[in-house]
Amino acid sequence: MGLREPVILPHLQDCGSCTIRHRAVCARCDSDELARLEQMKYYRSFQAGQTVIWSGDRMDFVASVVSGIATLTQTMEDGRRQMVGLLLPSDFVGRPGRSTAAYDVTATTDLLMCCFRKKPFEDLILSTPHISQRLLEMTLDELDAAREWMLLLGRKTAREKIASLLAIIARRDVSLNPRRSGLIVFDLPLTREEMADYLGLTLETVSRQVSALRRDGVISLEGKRRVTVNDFDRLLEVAGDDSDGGYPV
Amino acid sequence: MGLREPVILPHLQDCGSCTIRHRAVCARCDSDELARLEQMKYYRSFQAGQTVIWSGDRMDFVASVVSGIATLTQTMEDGRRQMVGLLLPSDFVGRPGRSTAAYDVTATTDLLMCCFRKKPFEDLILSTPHISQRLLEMTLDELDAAREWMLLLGRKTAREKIASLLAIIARRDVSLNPRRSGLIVFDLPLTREEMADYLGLTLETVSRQVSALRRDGVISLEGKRRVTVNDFDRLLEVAGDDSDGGYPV
DNA sequence: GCCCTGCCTTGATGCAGATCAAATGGGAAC
DNA sequence: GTTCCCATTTGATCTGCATCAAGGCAGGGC
Repeated sequence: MGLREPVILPHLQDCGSCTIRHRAVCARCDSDELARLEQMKYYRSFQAGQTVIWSGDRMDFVASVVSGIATLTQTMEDGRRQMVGLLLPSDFVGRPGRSTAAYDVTATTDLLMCCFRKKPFEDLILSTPHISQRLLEMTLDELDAAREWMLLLGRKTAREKIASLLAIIARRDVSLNPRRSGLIVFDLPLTREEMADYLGLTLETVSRQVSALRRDGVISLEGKRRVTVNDFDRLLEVAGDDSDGGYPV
Repeated sequence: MGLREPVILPHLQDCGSCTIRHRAVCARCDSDELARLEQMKYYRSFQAGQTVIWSGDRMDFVASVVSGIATLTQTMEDGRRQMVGLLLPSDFVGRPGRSTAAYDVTATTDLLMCCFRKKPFEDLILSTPHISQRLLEMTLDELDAAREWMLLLGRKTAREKIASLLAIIARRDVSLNPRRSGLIVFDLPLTREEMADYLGLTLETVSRQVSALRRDGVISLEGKRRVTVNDFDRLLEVAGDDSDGGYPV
């Protein structure tokens, strides 16, 4: 599906430090590499709504999300916007070998990022193949997610789009906070407009289709943001996904 | 734009052999690695229309396109189809670390692929960091292309979509066959239906919009497939692209 | 020459979602 | 409490593209 399932390594919660180590390096730990990463890292924090970087700006760092949510969006001259990625904790942003940002990166919640200046990071990549292999895996996951999203954008109906997005968020939420009960409850991390930008819809259509899913009993709403998924299989069915709805690994 | 500009290395034409060396290895050549790749490669050819592999099938090889064009498509149970990638000569297909195909791969023209069994290829990657670095670059390019295509699918009109596709093909054609004259002429490598599957449209809409661009003088047609771009800047303008329409590198 | 087949074009109509517009409601500041 | 603000909902209408339905046309087999 469009949003990749974050790979939450089991020891993530135990480590208050920068998560890039877990995603990019820890899998094949080496204390020397870790030390070098540790040494060059620095933190940046942003408030909800703040822009991290504008498309086209010089970008002399790479980073990973420690906490909060950021979005990648593209904008046409006339203002039409399309979100092309959602950055969750442990996700990586920035492109070794490119010096300008290709997308607007915006904090949708308060955001903490762990950054590395690009040049030394690139040097580290050159000398430690583990890291580029890890980055390759992550990038391939993102590519799969982007292609899954292309199917959604090109061929799904508004109702299917909404159900797909809810299913993704629900699944991610379950993996982050394993359930006691059978019901899945979560807070939408996006406004209706942000959902629209992600799904290639207008905010009015998003609102209408969310209401329709509520009327049909697929979900329940508490306030505008808190969603209860009454029947996850039904949600997947509405989303038009394959039986498992899962992400091939 | 959606289709990445193929990186045509200058010596590509001079080498009749498998192109993966140029994309994945040659940039930082090492005769030993080349010899190992050379040793394990084998060729497979397909006729136009043939399916290379179905989504979900076991895929025990990776490959690069030597000649011809292949497509990556996803299909929903009810038959809705979305093309998510177009493979041109020198493009790579297959995913180290995954054992099943994620998409249908189909030859749209006669196709020759240079294949490597997955296991030994993965072993080679582990021992030669150059290759995973090269694969990372290629994958990042594909990711950018996929995200550009998300903007097209989510926010562009039918007319803009057609113009965008024509602009991409035209630009690729220019880079492959440098022009003598100012006019760009090429044969469409896709049927109307394939264009529709790529653009998230129906084939009727594709046909109508191509005709409209012809009526408006943006392009000329000779038969159904041969296209002349009368004014490339005008085409880019219709496509709704940024001034250069180019691909950030 | 003929017909057949696949691809493409063109026309008529319908509808999902966009657009325009107004109302609702909840939270924060006071 | 009241007011303001802004996200959201809801309603009315419009429209771009899909859908349904006929042709047209070029190439290949005979």
